[in-house]
Parts: sequence; C-alpha cells; structure tokens
Amino acid sequence: MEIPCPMRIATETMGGRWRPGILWRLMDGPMRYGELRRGMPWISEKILIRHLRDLEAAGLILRTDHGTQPPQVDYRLTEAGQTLGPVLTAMAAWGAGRSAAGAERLGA
Amino acid sequence: MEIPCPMRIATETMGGRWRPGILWRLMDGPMRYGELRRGMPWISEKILIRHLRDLEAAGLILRTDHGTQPPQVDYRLTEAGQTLGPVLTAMAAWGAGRSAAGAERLGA
DNA sequence: CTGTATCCCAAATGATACTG
DNA sequence: CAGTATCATTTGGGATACAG
Repeated sequence: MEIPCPMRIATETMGGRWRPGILWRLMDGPMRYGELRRGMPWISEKILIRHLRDLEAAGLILRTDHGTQPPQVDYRLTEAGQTLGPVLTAMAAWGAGRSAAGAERLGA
Repeated sequence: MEIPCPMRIATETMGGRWRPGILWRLMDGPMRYGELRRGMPWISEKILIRHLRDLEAAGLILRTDHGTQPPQVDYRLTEAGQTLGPVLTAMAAWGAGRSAAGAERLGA
C-alpha cells in the first residue's frame, strides 16, 4: 500500500494555471457562466469550460442547468470544494501580499 | 494602475505541477540536491533542476554550492519562501485529507 | 446566454545518455 | 554528487467561427 505525496494529490486536483482562480471566485457563492467569464477575461472560453468540466468531474464544483430559455447555468462549490477554503484564502492572501511588496519596491 | 488578480500572482509564482512539492519539502530545513531528487523520483532530473532554478529566480529558494569535492549543494527557503508556509501547509493537509477520504470509499 | 468545433502554437514535461 | 544536453511527447492555452 502506497502513501502518496499529499502535495501531488493537491496539485493534480486543484493545480493548473487557472483552477485556483475559478474556485476562489466561487467561494462567495454560486456564479453564472457569464459572470465567471467576465471576471476572468484573460482565459479563453475553451479553457474556462474545460476547467469547469474538470473541476466538476473532480467533485469540487456543481453545475446547475436551469433549463430556461435563454439558458441559465450556474456553478457552485460542492462540500468537497468548500474544504479548499483555507487553501484558496491562503493563496490569495499570499498573492496579494506579494503584489504589494512588489509595488513597494517600485517606489509606491 | 491595475489591481491584478491575487490568484494569478500566486499561481504564476508557485504554480506549476511540482513546485509546491519542492517548496513543501524545504520547509523542514535545507536539503541537498540528491535528497530532493530521491524524495520525488517521479520528477525527471531536468524538470527538477529547472524548477529549482525558477524558484531561485523568483527569490523563493536559495542555492548554496559548498564548492567541495565531491560536489555538495543545498537548497533552502529564503525569507520570502518562508511566507508560503501557510499555503503549503494548507495544501498538504488538504491533499492528505482527500487521499484519506478516497481510501475510505475504497473500503478501508 | 451557454456553450462546441476546429485549427494552431507554445510551454511543460519526460527518458536517456553524458559531463565536471 | 550535481548537474547538462538532446530529442521527443504531452498538455495547456488560445483565436475564431459556429450552434442550441
């Protein structure tokens, strides 16, 4: 029986360039596809939808199609996804701190 | 002036498939190249050394060449690298928890 | 609005052999 | 021991057009 590296589990599930950003945004509650899209304009549609599917397959987010016309779909964190809260919060805080530190060095 | 997404800062700096694993291992103190290598046999030498160089360039780790024969080089976290502690700890804990949950479902 | 389909490029990753 | 060099593969990422 193998004891895998816990970091591997983590990076393989929530790693990838954009996944933390998506999950982080969903922490505040459900968001519609378009909201996510507008919130991260630097990701192409294809990549966004792919990450959403992957995260859904990993059981971290839940996709709800309201079956209306016009279409309305929202995404939310599952319970498993919620457990990522501490990780996402820590990452975002670190990123914010690093960006502030960088701004300082530039003479702000 | 732009306020970048903090998650982007974080993922671009410490993202990448193996970087969190490397940083996490260094949290316990300096490690020699060979130790790191043996600890993560699933990474090829080339990739490991590249991540080490990248992390060094990002100011997160420090490489020390003792100039001995045979060669002896160790890597340690810089102060900036230490600030990642909470992130790494949270990630590792989450990964461990997820792997345990998986084992349960398999009937352990 | 919420996606799919297609084509394309670049970066990341990897196996293996070799070097100071 | 601590790396480099080389070649090949895989994955990630993206623009654009189109569809239900």
